[in-house]
Formats: sequence, structure tokens, C-alpha cells
Amino acid sequence: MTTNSREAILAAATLSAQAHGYLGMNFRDLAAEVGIKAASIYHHFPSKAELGAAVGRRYWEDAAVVLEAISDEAPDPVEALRRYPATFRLALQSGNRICLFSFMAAEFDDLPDVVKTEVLAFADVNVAWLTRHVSAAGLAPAGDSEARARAIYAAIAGAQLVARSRSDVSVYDALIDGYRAAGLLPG
Amino acid sequence: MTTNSREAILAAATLSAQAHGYLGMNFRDLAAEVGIKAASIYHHFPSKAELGAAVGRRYWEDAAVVLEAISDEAPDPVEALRRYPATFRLALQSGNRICLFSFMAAEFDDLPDVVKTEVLAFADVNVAWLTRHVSAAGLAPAGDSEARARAIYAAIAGAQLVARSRSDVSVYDALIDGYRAAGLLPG
DNA sequence: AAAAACCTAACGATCGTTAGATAGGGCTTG
DNA sequence: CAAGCCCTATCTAACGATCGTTAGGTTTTT
Repeated sequence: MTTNSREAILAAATLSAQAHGYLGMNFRDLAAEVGIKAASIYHHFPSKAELGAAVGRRYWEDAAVVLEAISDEAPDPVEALRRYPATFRLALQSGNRICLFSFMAAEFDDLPDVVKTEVLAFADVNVAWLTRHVSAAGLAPAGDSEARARAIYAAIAGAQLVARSRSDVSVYDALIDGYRAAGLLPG
Repeated sequence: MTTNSREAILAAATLSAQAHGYLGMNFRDLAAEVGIKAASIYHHFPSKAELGAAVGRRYWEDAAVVLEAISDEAPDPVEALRRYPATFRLALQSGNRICLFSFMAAEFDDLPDVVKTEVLAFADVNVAWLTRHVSAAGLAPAGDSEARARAIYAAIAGAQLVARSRSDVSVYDALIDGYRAAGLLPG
């Protein structure tokens, strides 16, 4: 292949994990998507657990970049918080997928340890960003910023879950509107 | 067995589905839990899909009963809404399990149709109860009761997910407190 | 004796994984 | 410059485990 196979495998594995979870992701379908055979994946990743961990790591690294981009584009913390829910919209819209975390949090107890670590890191990255902006926006009373950040993050994870069960992005949008109307998110 | 095997299978299957999902639930472990062999399950349920559907149906039927009991014990709708989050706490506390819906909503696209139907019914039962009480409590502006009910339900599903990933019920409690502080749930 | 409940044994599919062969590009060396 | 070699990337083929499921026989209950 002219392009990097390792990257193609990571990309296909990410999509598969968002649609079918870690358990539902399998080497044969993955390889077919990339255009190689299942055994060839082992030339790039030593095991499914390590592939899953690599997917998770890349996922939160990318998320960190996206979140910083939002902060840069929207210096006003309230405006940045308004844009936050949209980062989880794309996956739902394209293939009724959900955030890696939301799926793997459900599967958590059956996940290899190396995967668990990366999944939790994704939540940490999001909560840290949210805490910073909730604090700057004065959205919650002093000292309650992190608690509010965690609440926002969990609520959005739930919204993805519910929207997926209806195979309808507009359900996600309506739930986010509901969070805004209730005061959880800035209107 | 002196007790009803069909009920024992349903009970074991419910616990397994809450811990491992529909995909992660398997006949051999299930049978071992009940004290029979895997093939014997087919004397009670024609297939895994039908067992899953039976589990889902029983699950929302039981939920409907529990919710009506709350309404009866707490005639004040605000008080009933205050008690609502506790109904999802028990599973987390005992075995780090989550609500059937929360797990199967993630797996949704890979679920047999008969199972999908019952999973959605669970959400409908909860949203209907919540809508009624949100409306009676005047928690949301007129006409927004159902939207608020959906928001509450999704937020609680997300809280379970996050709490499970930390294997810590107190994370769930803290998130519910966060929802209350934000005004999503009545304080 | 009939029916319900359960068994053993196995089938075919799918899974992660491994062993071993092959093809080709780039490097070293005579 | 050409010959030899190694490294990367891929392949075919298969292993052992696990899965849902089925056929057909045995036990238990009524």
C-alpha cells in the first residue's frame, strides 16, 4: 500500500470500536476494511489488547487537540462550552457511532487493563477541559467547577447512548437543548 | 429443581446482561449459574434472541411496578423525583452492574430486533413516568415536561456509565448531586 | 404411560492467535 | 555495478477455544 497500514488499521479499529465495542471488534473484518488479511495486523500490533490500547490512546490524544482548538477559536469560555457538545455529534451523524468512552465504559469490567487505562484517560482529558472552562465561565459556585464538569460530561455520554438507541441525531440535539434549558449547560 | 428454572434463567440472564451486555452473555455460563446444562435452556427459550427479549420485557415490567410504588409512597411529585435516581443505584452497588438499557443502548445496532423493541420500551416507561412527575412538580415550563424528562433519563444513564468505569458507586451519587446543583433534578 | 425437564455429544461458525512461506525494496559488499 | 542479504510487509493455513444451536437419549414428575 502507498499509505501507512498502521494508520489505516487504527482508523478502521476506531470506527469499529465506536460501532460494536471492544468485544464486537474483530480482526477479520478490520483487515478486510484495510485491504489486508487478519494475520497481517500482528505485524503492526502484538495483540487485540494492545491494538485496543493504541486506539484508545490515539483517541484521547486527538480529543485533546480538538479541545484546545475550540479554546483557541472561542476565547470566551461560555462560547467554548456552547461548542463542546458538537464534538460528540459527528460520530452519531456518520454511522450512528458513539464516543469510544461511552461504549467502553459499559464494557469496562471485561476490558484488558491496558485498554482501561486509555479509556479513563479520555474521560480525564474531557473533565479537565470542562473544569477549566466551567470555572472561567463562572457557571458553577466556587469549588464546584469540577463537580459541574463531571456532571456535564456524564450527561453528554448519556445523551449519545439514548440517541444511538433511536438511531437519530436529532434526539441528541434535543437532549443537549434540554440540558441547556435546565441550566446544566450554558444556554 | 424445586424452584422454577425458567425464572432462575431469567434472573441469571438479567444479571449477566447488566454486567457483560447481550454480546457478552453466553449460555454455558448462564446454565452453570442456574445449575443446569446449556442445552437445557432451549427447553425454556427457543433462542438467545428470545431469551434476551424475555429478559428485556421482564425488566421494564418490573421497572413499571417499582416506579408506581414510588408514586404511591411519595404522593408529592418532587419527592418522587428525588427518589428516582436511587432505583439505578442498586445494580452499581451490587456487582458494578448497570441498567440493562444503558448497556444495550450501546450495543443497539448489533441487537436482534425482538430485543431492540423491549429495550426501547424500558426507556419509554421511564420517560413516561418522569414526564408525569416533572409536569406535576412544575419542574419545567409548560410544554417542556417531556423534554426535561428525557434529559433527566439520559443524564442518569450517563451517570451510571461513568460510575461503572470508576467501579465506584459514590461517583454515581456525586453526579446525581451535580445534576441537582445544576437544576436538572429537584434539589 | 405420557409429558416435562434435563442430559450427552456433537456440529458448524467464529474468534484471537501462531507458524512458516513469499515477495520486494534497500543496504552492504566484493 | 552487480550480487548477495536482510528487513518489512504481507500471505496461506491452521490451531485451540468458544459460541449458539441441534439431535437424540435419559431422568423426573404427574
